[in-house]
Amino acid sequence: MLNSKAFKALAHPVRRDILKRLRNGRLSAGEIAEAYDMSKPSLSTHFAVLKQARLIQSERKGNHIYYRLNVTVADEVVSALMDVFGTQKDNHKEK
Amino acid sequence: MLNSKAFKALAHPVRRDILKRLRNGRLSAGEIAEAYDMSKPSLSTHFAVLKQARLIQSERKGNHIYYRLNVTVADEVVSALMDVFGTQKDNHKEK
DNA sequence: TTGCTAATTAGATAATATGTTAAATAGCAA
DNA sequence: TTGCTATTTAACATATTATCTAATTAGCAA
Repeated sequence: MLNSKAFKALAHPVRRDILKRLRNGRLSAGEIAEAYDMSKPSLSTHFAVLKQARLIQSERKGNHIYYRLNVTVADEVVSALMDVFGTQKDNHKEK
Repeated sequence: MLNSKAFKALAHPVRRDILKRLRNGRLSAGEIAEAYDMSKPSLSTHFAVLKQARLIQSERKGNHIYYRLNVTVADEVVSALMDVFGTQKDNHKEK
């Protein structure tokens, strides 16, 4: 299942936090790493997990690598979770 | 965080599947176990993980133990996930 | 090329998760 | 009590995940 990796990726609090930081646009690996008291290779591993799950996408610009949220997959995962719980899905995009 | 355990619990496909089975009402441990090609102790461990995450609740009735979805926590987790992704939240309960 | 910065990959290790079989617990009924 | 059923807990093996330091790759500029 496509979503199986995504759910695993979401299991780690640091990875969920990284995704939150990407809600408002792209950030470089370094910009993200600054926020954590953790080695860069460890963060890099988290990026790789998120990328494998297709929750984020990367783009190199010079010698920075920018990450951004993959909104399409994010929406799919929300839907999948709602399906797990049988949550009522709502068509409106309001408020 | 309360939801951290829930996200971890959701990382395993069997556990997500168990939750789906509970969407339409309670089931006994044995009824659930029938559906999987896995030992009962393994399933029991999965129940324990879901219970610790408060995603399910249990109730003994005779010598059966019934599990049911904790809808309140399920809703909280959906909201938490939407928060992670910055998903637009919708107030309507329609369709 | 050399040097600098940004980031990843490699390799080791510790911690956590998953699954098994065997044993224990709990309820019910003869 | 004894025996039967349902389920969990214990003990343990193995697989996966998380983290670190050290090494490597990639881009850019003098």
